Amino acid sequence: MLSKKTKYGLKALTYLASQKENTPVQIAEIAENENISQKFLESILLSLRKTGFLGSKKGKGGGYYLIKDPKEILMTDVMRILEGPIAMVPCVSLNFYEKCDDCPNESICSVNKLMLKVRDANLEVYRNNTLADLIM
Amino acid sequence: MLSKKTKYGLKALTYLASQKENTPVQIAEIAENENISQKFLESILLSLRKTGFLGSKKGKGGGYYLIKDPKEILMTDVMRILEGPIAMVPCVSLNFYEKCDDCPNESICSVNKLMLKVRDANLEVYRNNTLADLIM
DNA sequence: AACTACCCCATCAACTTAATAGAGTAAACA
DNA sequence: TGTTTACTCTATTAAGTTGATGGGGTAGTT
Repeated sequence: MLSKKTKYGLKALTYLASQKENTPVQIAEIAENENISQKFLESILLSLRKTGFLGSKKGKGGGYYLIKDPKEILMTDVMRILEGPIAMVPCVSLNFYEKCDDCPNESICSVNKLMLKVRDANLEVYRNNTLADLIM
Repeated sequence: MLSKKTKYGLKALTYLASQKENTPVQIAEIAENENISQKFLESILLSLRKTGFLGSKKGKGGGYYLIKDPKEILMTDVMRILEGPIAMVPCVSLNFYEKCDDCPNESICSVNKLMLKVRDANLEVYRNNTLADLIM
């Protein structure tokens, strides 16, 4: 299941990318338009700023704005920041690899075998979609 | 993240499919060989029996066994039983559709748009893999 | 200097997961 | 017919995560 964090994050990014001018947009405006808890959205936008997707401006007329061109923002990167690993098990994760504690041998593990294919299918989608592709 | 329930269920199914003869295998044997909590595995196998994947035999020499040919057991069906919806959001789910409470219009929702593609990619994998494909 | 909006901390209820225990029931075999 | 074996069911529990909220502080703009 997709977390609300990711859902809200994607909606906020899309909202920002849909602006005609790339001027700062207030949290309150995004939250209201997208039906998001303002406080929760604050923390999400903050993490997107810290990871280099957004810039922020304080004071009157402040808010958040996109730093990069939406075409340059890959879903792989966004998903990893918001949702975490793309793989469904750590033993097939590219960026968050970990050995399964209960599995003695990955090379003969049926779960590993299936989840590798699932990971690749998901990566294919996320790599081929940018923020620009989400705008209606 | 893949739940342990699904992970254990897949391992148990694979274990059964790997047997030379399709005679009943005791829960304890599967649990020991696959490093699974026996009690937890019990409930998983029970649900797989109730949904028509496994048969069971009581008494001495009893246990669980596959009802169908591994080639006929699609991952789509197994995943839906064990893990639940394949879609990451209910509004793109084929078998568990639900409208998102916070989203006024699916047709202009960026999350919906992206998750449709993800769902299709995952379905493609699950539809093209059977239990037979997981055996090493 | 005042206002605005970002920023951070702590708290909290609700839910889910994974594991475990204990008792009950049905089938097989001597 | 009775005992063994193993499946079946209910209930409980600890731990972790999620999503939401409140309060207060800080920094930049006008």
